[in-house]
Amino acid sequence: MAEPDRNAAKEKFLGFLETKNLRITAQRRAIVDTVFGTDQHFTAEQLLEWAREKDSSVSRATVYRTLPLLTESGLVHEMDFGKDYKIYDPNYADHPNHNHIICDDCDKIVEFESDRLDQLENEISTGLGFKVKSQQLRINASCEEMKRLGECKNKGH
Amino acid sequence: MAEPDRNAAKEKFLGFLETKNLRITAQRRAIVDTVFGTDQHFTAEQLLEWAREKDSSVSRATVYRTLPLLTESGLVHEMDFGKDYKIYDPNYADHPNHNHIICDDCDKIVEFESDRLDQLENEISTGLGFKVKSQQLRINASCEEMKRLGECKNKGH
DNA sequence: ATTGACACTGATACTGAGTCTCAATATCGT
DNA sequence: ACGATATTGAGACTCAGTATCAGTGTCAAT
Repeated sequence: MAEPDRNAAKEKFLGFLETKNLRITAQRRAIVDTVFGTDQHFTAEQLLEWAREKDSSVSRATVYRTLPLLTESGLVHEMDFGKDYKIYDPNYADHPNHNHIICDDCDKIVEFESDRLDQLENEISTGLGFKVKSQQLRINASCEEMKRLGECKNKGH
Repeated sequence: MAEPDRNAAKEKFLGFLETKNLRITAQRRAIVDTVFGTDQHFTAEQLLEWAREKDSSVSRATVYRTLPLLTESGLVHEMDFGKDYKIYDPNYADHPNHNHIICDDCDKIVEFESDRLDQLENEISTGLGFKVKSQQLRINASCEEMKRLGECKNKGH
């Protein structure tokens, strides 16, 4: 089910490169195949490792050079959770306005969408004289506390 | 008007140190006086510079060691806007649930509070099985676009 | 006031994510 | 095939933040 979307995203990105007069190289192919071959969030370093399994010649520099292109294309989303590395979401085009809850106890990241939230954010921003370009709501939470209360709805951690 | 709150915050922090059996040193005084002597957001490096004006012996290490104490006390708020440095807000106790809009054009940071937003966030988190510990909504926006439309309500930039 | 346990200090070495440089190489329209 | 130029890997570099360590300051008990 994820496969067709992934391939579509890959094709879109190759088209994006073309419109910018950028070239499709073996290393970029390895990186792009990796990115759109997973549903998982990943770090730059993880991407390097995975891409090297497909093409061992891929360098750290090329990964860091390709990542901004991926985010610029709108197909991958860059996120910053206050750690000292960034996290990338290859599934962005499918759910462009999602937010995250990070559990401080187990590091699990749960995504959610809320039209009411999006609407409220737009309302507030416009009221303050800004035009929203992107928004990122990060909720740091505890599932331990809910587990203690026997109310945790998150299985598997 | 800001002065009394600042002094109260300073006293609270000194009390916090005491309860943790931590000592009140000349360097910490300089740092604390600096932090609660401004309303501005600041970076660790700025704090070092300012504190050194009060006590030139303050070292970078001590600033970085004191900052976690300040945030742990709940009087200062650490924020990460996706830049490669963190930003601290010394005025946290006065408005603990505020959010930020960052203008991508002029780097201006505008704070805002919204009970409706807080309530919605709690609702969603609880529904997903988490207990909210902190939340941070970052909206990246453009005031240029609003200025172009003649609708920008932010004076001074 | 002296003692002593230990919290605290500055200097500095270090870490680790991300960036920059540069000479060599690959791509792709012609 | 050619050639303009985008791209490459290696490794030096940057910079915020952390760790180490020997020396110093604080404060409660004496």
